[in-house]
Amino acid sequence: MARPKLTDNSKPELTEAEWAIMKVVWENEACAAGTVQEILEKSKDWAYSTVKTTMDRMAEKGLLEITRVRNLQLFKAKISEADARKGEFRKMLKRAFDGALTPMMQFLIEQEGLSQDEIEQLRELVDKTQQRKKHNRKERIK
Amino acid sequence: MARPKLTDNSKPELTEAEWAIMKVVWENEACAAGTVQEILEKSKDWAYSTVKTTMDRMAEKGLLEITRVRNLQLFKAKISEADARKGEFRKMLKRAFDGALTPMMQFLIEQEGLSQDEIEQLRELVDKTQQRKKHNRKERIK
DNA sequence: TTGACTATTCGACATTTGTAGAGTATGCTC
DNA sequence: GAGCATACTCTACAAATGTCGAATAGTCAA
Repeated sequence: MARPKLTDNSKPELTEAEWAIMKVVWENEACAAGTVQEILEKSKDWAYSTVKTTMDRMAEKGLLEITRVRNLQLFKAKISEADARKGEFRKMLKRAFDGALTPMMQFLIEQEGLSQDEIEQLRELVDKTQQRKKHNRKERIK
Repeated sequence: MARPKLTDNSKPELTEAEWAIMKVVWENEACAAGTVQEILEKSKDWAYSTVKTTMDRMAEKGLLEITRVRNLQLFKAKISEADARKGEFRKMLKRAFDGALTPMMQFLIEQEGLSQDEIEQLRELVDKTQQRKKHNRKERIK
């Protein structure tokens, strides 16, 4: 029942605590557990051993990688933030919208109550993307 | 450390198994555990007691409500699908995008590789919404 | 009333996640 | 070399989640 070690192409799933730690590691690539603990101290009231244990487990799962420098362990991320985001997003999409994007969008716009501003932003984003795609297509054809 | 019983206004968070069960309950409002188990049999290989135990726990959490009819228990959803979706969406947004919608959209469009079609759909959706919003505003002003 | 069925109740066990203290090793400073 | 501060290791424990089987109890037909 052990979770696959991310050797497959599936996107990772992080727990709440793992997200918090990952964010720090991404920002401070190759950092020690103590550093992470200190940085998180402001928001999380975690003991050093709590952070360390969690990070060790993350290394076991293949989320982090440990490098030794003398008597110090440095942690690096084994997965990118983009992949983690993708994983989180897909999990949500699968669970709550049967994996279908359009219904999710519909829901988002209708139920989540986007503000006029947010909708405007969204529209611009879509515009730009569409422009870019069309352009790319022409390039390819040319 | 017990999770709040949803008496507060927070959106619920469902686990994987809970989502599966919830979906069946929403579709067959007021149904017995056995029914749920049978329906899920195609996709999940769960014993009756597995389903029942999970549903009982869900009732304790306030996700389901039990009604007795003779020696039969009927379960009804205490939370709407919309709320569950909202909860799941927000959790994802908070974890992976610090709660900010626009970055998420950006990510979605750029990284998740929406197809031309999907973008077109999205644009239409945005258009309609914007139209509606403007219209509503006029109505209100009028 | 006795089966045959169904549904319910209970207790149980493994795994994952959150959380941390106690002990141990290592290296620096005086 | 003794003392201190760090960092690491190990072990532990509670709660949540996934999973069930065994024992019970209620219902209805023969």
